[in-house]
Amino acid sequence: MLSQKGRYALRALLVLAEHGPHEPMMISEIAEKARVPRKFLEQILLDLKRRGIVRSLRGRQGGYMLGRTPKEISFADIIRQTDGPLALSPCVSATAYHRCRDCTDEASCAIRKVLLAARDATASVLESQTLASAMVSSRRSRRAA
Amino acid sequence: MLSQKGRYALRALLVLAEHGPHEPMMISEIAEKARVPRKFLEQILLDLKRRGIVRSLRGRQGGYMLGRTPKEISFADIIRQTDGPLALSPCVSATAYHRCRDCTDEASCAIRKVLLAARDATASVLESQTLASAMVSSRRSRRAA
DNA sequence: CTTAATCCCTATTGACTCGGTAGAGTTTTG
DNA sequence: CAAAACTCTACCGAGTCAATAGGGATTAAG
Repeated sequence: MLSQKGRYALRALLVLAEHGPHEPMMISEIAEKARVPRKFLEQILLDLKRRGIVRSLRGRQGGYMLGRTPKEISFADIIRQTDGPLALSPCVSATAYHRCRDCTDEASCAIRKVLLAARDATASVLESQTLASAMVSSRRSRRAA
Repeated sequence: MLSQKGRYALRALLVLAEHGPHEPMMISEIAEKARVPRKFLEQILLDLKRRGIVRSLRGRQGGYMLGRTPKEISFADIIRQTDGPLALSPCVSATAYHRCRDCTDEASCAIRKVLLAARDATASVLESQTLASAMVSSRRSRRAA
């Protein structure tokens, strides 16, 4: 399961993407539109900024904007930052690989083979879906309603 | 990421499966072979028993055995029991569905669509892989070594 | 029928994480 | 300089994780 922080991040970034990638938007406005507690959102955005997913402008007239185009920000990027690796075990993680503490033979581990297949399946979905593709899909739904 | 408990459960069940599905095996023997702390394993097995994944015999000469054939115990069954739903959000869980607390319109939620695709991808791997298929794969590796 | 071996169950523990709040500091603009 | 905005660190209560502990219940054997 995603953490609450992860869900908040996804919502906030979608709000930023809809707003237009290059105008800064104030934390309080993002918080309101994405329905995220204001001070908690501050921390989340700060985190996303360290990874280049968003950029900020300080001082009066400041705010946040996306750090890349919506097409270049995948769900995997976001979730990895807020909730850690997609993999079910460190030994099959692409971004945070390390041997399991008590593993005796990684190459022959039957469990690892399955978890690797699971990771690949999950990652192929989450890496292909981006803020841009999600925007299209939500616009389509709104038009249908 | 899987919890330590989840990894222990997978290892213990694989040990049970290799041992032969119908002879009972003592907790301490399973603990040793699967390299799991004995008392912690007790709790794990008790849990798995409540879900019918294993069965037990009490008293002297007692022990644990699989509750179904290895072919009928999938990785998804095990992981769901030890670590909860496979889904990244309750609103896309097959086994523990409930609406997100702060969701306004589930049908049009762009995030949900992506998480649903991710869940389906993960589940299709973990539901198709079983103790039986893992045993075959680990035997193959041992032969190759 | 007693005893030893085994599983069954609940409580406790220390470390850590989660979700959130608080408040002072820094930077920019009017 | 003052107001408005982001930045950073600390803190908090509740819960989870990974065990450990220690009886209780059940069964087989002698």
